[in-house]
Amino acid sequence: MRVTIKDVAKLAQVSPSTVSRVLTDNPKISMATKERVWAAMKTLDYHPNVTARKLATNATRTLGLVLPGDVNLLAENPFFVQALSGITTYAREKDYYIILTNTGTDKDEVNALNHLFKCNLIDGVILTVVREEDRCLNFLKENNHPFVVIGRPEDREETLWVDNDNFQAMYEVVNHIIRKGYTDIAFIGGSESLTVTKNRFSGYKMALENRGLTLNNDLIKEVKFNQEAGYEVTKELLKKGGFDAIATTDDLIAVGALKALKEAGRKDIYVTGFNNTPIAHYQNPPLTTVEINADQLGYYAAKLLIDSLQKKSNGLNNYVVDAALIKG
Amino acid sequence: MRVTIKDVAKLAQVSPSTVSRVLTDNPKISMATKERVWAAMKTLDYHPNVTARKLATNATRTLGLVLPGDVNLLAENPFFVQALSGITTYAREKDYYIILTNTGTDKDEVNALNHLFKCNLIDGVILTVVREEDRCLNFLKENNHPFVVIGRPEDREETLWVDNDNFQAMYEVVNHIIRKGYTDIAFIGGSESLTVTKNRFSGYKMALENRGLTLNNDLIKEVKFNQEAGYEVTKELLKKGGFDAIATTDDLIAVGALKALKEAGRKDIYVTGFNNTPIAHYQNPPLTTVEINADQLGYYAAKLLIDSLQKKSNGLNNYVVDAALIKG
DNA sequence: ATTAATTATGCAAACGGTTGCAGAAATAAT
DNA sequence: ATTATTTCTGCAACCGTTTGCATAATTAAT
Repeated sequence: MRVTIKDVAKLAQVSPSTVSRVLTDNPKISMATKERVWAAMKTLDYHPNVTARKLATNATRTLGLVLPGDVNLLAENPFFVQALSGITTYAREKDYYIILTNTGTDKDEVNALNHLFKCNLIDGVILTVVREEDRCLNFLKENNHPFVVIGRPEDREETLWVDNDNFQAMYEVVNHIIRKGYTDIAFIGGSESLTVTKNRFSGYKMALENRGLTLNNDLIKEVKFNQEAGYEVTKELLKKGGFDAIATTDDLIAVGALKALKEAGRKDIYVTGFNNTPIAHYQNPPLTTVEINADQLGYYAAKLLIDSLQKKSNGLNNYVVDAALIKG
Repeated sequence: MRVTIKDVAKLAQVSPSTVSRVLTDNPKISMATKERVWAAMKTLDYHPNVTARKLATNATRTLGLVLPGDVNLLAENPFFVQALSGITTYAREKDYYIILTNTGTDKDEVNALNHLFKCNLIDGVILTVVREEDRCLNFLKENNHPFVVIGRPEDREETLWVDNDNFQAMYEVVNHIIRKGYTDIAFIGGSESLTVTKNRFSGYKMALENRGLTLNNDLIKEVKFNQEAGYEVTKELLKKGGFDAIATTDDLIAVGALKALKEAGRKDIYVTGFNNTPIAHYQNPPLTTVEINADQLGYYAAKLLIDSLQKKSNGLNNYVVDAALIKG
């Protein structure tokens, strides 16, 4: 039924071992037999059984990807799917496979990973969201499982990571706001425990300091990564007032903020987003935001991990992908 | 290093075969030994090697999913990621795995599938986009590879499929438009070769007929599934005029149309979308659209395929998932 | 108590590859 | 022509499961 290595061997009049060595392009095989074997493979339309190979080599050539269980988050924020696209692109270049799971709750995530590794389903994993004291991260470290994170981990020396320069990007955003003439700039960030939020906050802070503006703690808020949260917190901010612009760490939050401002008739307050989501363009006027090139983040994350698994690492343990300010 | 079935066997003082049978809950094993083996598995934290099992059983318990190569399409239309979410949810329930590829060009798609099947990487595949005379579909049929399609295939008897009742949904949309008092309703559909477009068009046609309105071929347009296309074609339509509403087959197209109308100062023309994407809500006023419950489509697609692979099919070869009119 | 029927377990081959080691074939050195 | 090298190929064990068949253990029947 299925064409196996033995069939090829028979046709090419060599042993299965030789065919195997031809497959892996072993230099010890003479050109003559290589060509004979290649011809046989071609006429039989032979495709090596990846499962058998996995078992023999104890390498799955597969990476795991754990998506957040929350569909809405996935649907609204193109980051994940863009990253996914970059990941699969590099994986395909290197003949690696991507296996996908989602999780109900956060707690499941460690279980899911444990299962994938223990059952020999994956060689490594790509984490798309990192928080401080991340359970997944700790689990992976403790068990010596290869992984790469998209986002900046605490321990930047030992782990593989890719990220934007979030500090720099937010620094530029806030500078842009200041150049536009605004001076009292509020900050609405996603969950504080996310490294990403911390870095963007630092950029915000630095920009203010460099321009001699003082930080006002009343104008600094932390919320969830969605529209409602942005809407609610902006309504709160409006009660106290004292700001003429808002820098947010996500377009969704920004859109929520805009809604609140519109309802309050405060078209004078300037708002910026982050992540260059499609919604940003549909605002009127379009939102100023930041393109983070999520597909490149995914691509380089896959590269870092796969190269390291193949011991073909070039020594770098991280890539910083350029972000671009998109003036709305 | 790795805990294998032999280690468990040794500890439980049985043979590896017995352990294997305990794993699959074979009724021939006595309760006493089952418990002994379970205990051993627990103390050793044993996880069966899925790769080895795949090789022995010649079943991968893995489904393939081929995503369109176009990142923007993926990012802007939440359909894919929602379907993906539904798919992984059911897969996880049944201990199935999902492996993902993307394609550069359409032509690659058959190659990608061929590779996945021939290399024994997957047992079946889920198609998310179906066109008439679909090459993938033909390839799968010819090679007798198990698959399910999201969308309505030509051959509805022999293949597994899930879909919304696109006819019915569009019928309701157009009825809704008519009830609002509009009478000259244009139709902008995505690519005609997509079955989805054909069905929605039929619903449009039927609604007009039932209300005694005549179909005007000048008002029927076919474009690509994106914003620009909607924008351009609407500008064209406006030149001729003769309509007071537009029914589109996708929110992206609708948003493009709205933009063109706005530029032309024609706020009087009513527009509807499809797919209930996030952008729909951010329109002002919100777009009337259709929620197609893509995650359920994914869930039932996975169910249909997995159940059939496991010979646990309930006889049905399709599910029709309810769509809901979202009045903007 | 012996045999028959039933139930529970083990043996060993198979799944389709990879790879260390040994040895054959080809080439180079004497 | 013989031996020493080098280059190429095959043998056989192994990766960690599953499963048909045989047999040991248990229970039922005589």
